[in-house]
Amino acid sequence: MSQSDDPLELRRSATLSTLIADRMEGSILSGGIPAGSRINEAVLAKEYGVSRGPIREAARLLASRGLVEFIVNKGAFVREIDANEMVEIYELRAVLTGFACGRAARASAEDKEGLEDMLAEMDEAAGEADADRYFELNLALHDRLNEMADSDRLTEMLAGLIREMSLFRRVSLASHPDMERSNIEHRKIVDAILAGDAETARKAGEAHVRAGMARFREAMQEAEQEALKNAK
Amino acid sequence: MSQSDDPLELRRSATLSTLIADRMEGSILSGGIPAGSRINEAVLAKEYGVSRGPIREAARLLASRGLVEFIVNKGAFVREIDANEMVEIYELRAVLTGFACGRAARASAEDKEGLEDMLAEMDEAAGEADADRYFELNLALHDRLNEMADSDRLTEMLAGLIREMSLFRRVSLASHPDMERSNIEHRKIVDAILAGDAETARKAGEAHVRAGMARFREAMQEAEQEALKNAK
DNA sequence: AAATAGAAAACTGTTGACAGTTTATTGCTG
DNA sequence: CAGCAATAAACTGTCAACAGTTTTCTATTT
Repeated sequence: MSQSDDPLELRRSATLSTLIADRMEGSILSGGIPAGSRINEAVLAKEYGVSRGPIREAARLLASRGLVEFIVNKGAFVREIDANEMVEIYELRAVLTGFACGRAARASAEDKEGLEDMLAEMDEAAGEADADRYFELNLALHDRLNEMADSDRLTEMLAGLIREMSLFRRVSLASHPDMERSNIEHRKIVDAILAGDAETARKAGEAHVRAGMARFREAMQEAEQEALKNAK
Repeated sequence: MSQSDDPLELRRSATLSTLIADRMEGSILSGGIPAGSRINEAVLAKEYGVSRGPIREAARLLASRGLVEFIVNKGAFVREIDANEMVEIYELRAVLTGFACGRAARASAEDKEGLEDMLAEMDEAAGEADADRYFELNLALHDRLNEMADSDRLTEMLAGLIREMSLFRRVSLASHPDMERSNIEHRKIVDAILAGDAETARKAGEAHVRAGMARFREAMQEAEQEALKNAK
C-alpha cells in the first residue's frame, strides 16, 4: 500500500527476494515494523505485489541477518533484544573492534592516509555540537577502520552485531552523544594505528566500545530508577 | 536414493526444511556433497521425497550457516574455502576463543569443577596415542569452555567458524594431532581459568588457536613444495 | 457473568505448474 | 575439422492453490 508506484522493477540483476529483504530490513531498522511483531506473509505479499514465496525467502534472509526469528507453524517474528543481550553484544563488539584496530595498525602507510583529517573534521563537528555531521563522520571512520583491518568476515560480524543492537527498544540511544569524550577515544585509536602499535590500538578500540557500553548501562539504570519512581 | 526407508517422518515438531537442512549439512560436512558443487533442487527434492520449496528453504538456511552461497539464476552452491580464508578464520577463532577463555576464568567455582579430570583424561589418551578418544575429549573440553563463557552468540560464532573450516579441501587436516603439545596448551588455559586469571586465560586461549594456525600454515607450505616437486 | 467447548477464520507449510534464464546440443559454415 | 549460430534441454525464480495448524469468535452451560 505504501509505495506501489515504484513497483520494484529494477530486477533482472537481483532476485525479488533480495530486493524485498532489503526493503523489509529498512522497515525493521527504522521501526516501521516494530520489534516483536509477526511478519504476515499474505499482507506483505499484497503490499509488495508479489506472491508469498519471495516474502518467505526474504524473511529467511533476514533471519540469517539476525533480524527475524522463525517459529514452527507460527511464522516469522521480528526479534527483540533486551538489555542483557545488549551487554552481550557490546562485549563481542568490543573484542572484535579491538581486533580490527590491531589489524589496522599493521596496514600500509598509504592506507593510513587521511585518518588525521577525518579526526580533525570530527573534532570540528564536536566543537560545533553538530551531532548529525558527527554521526556521519563517525560511521565513515569506523568503515575506514574496517577497510584497513581487511577481513570481510570480521566486517560482516561487526555489521551484524550493530544491526542487532538497533532492535533494542529505542530509548535515548543517541541521547547523549558525548562527542568530545568519544573523539578523545578515537584519537587514541588513530594515534596508535599511525604509530603502528597494534597492541595499543587493540586496547584503545576495545576500550572505545566498552565506554559506549558503560554509557548504555548508566542510561539503563537511570531509566530503571525513573520507572520505579513512577510506579510508587 | 540414499535412505528412503527412513522417510523423514519425525515431523510435527520441526518443519521439513529444517530436517532437510540438517541432513544436507551432514552430507556437506562429510563430503558427500563436495565443496563447489551446485545444489540441484529437483534432484534433492526427489531424493528426499518432497517438493522443491522445502529444499530451497533448507538451502537458504544453510546459506545462513555459511555453508552455501546463492547466485542469481544459477542456484545454490556449496561454498569453497581456500587457504587465505582459512587463515582469516583462524585469526577470528583465536580472538574469540581467547575471549571465551577469559570469560570462563570468571565463572563460579562449581562451574569449574571437573576441568582437571578432563585434562587428566586427555593426557592419558595422548599417552596411549588414542587419537579418536583424544578428539572426542577435545570437543568436550571446548564445549565445556563455551558453556562456562556463557554467551550464546559467542558460542554460535565459534561454531560457525569451525563449520566453515570443514569446507576446506581436506588435506591431512588431522594428520598430525600432536596431542602432547596440544594438551600442554590446554593445561595453560585450564590453569589460568582455575586461578581466575582472565587475562592469562585469554592469552592462552588465543595462543592455542594460533598454534593450530601455525601448524596449518606449515602443512600448506609442505604441500606446496610437494606440488612443485611433482610439477618439475 | 465467567468459563468452557465447539465452530469459523486466518495463517503457515507444502505442493505442482508456469515463465524466463542459463547451459548443453545440434547443425551449419568456413 | 574447428568455430559459431540456432535450437533444445535443464534448471531456477515465481505463482496460485491445497492441507493442516493456530487463533479468534460464538454459543452454551453453570
